[in-house]
Amino acid sequence: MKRIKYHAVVDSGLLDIFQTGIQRWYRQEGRDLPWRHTTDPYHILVSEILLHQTTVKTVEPVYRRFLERFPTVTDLANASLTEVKTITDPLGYKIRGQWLHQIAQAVVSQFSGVFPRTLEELLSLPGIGRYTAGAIMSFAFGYDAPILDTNVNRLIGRYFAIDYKDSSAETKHQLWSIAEAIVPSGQAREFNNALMDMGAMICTARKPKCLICPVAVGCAMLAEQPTRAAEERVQYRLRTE
DNA sequence: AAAGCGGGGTC
DNA sequence: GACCCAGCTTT
Repeated sequence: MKRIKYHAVVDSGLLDIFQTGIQRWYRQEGRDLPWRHTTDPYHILVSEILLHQTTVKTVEPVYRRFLERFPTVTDLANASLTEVKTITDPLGYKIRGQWLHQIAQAVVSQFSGVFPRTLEELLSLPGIGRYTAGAIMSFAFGYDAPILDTNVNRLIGRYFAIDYKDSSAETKHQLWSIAEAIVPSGQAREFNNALMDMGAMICTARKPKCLICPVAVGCAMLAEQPTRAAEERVQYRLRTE
């Protein structure tokens, strides 16, 4: 079965500015966060689920508490749902405690305690969508997998002149396609972290800090002719797979 | 495509 | 009071 899809081809000059600027900035200004000291997929999973629509500052203490109480995926699988929820419910979106519990039990029973290493398998687990699957693939396993969270969505949308608030399938596909196209080979772990820090610290939702932005020179938001910018920045070409 | 889930923070 | 936060599932 042959499927036809479009994939993004980004202007090489703009891509170089973007990748180089962001990586250099990240090595200097990037945040030091607890889940960046590990590549354990279980730890990455816990951090990502807790971070759904929840600020880093709020999650940090809960993340530490959670892993202190449930150090391994087996510990979590054997725990009671009630105790799990005691830790996670105060964050809101209370279904997340159940998701983590179910995922842990699935990893133990269906995957023999070995964390799945493919997007397809990860996506089959409750509470793991396209973003979280990409995060585990890149942060835990180091694969060249793209991510698109609210930070990256906004950053890429602004830089490449895409209406990132539009929820249509076409727009979402374009943004994912760009997120995939810009990952530097073999460097997804660092690059994806850099993208999120840029979105969280520079390209913020309100009052973005364009004056100190390392990629402002290439950004469509600051371009002189924004209406023409889009088609000159990214092309979409057919791909058969 | 849009609603629902949610506590906590900012402006 | 409106908007935002390392999203996902259901309708």
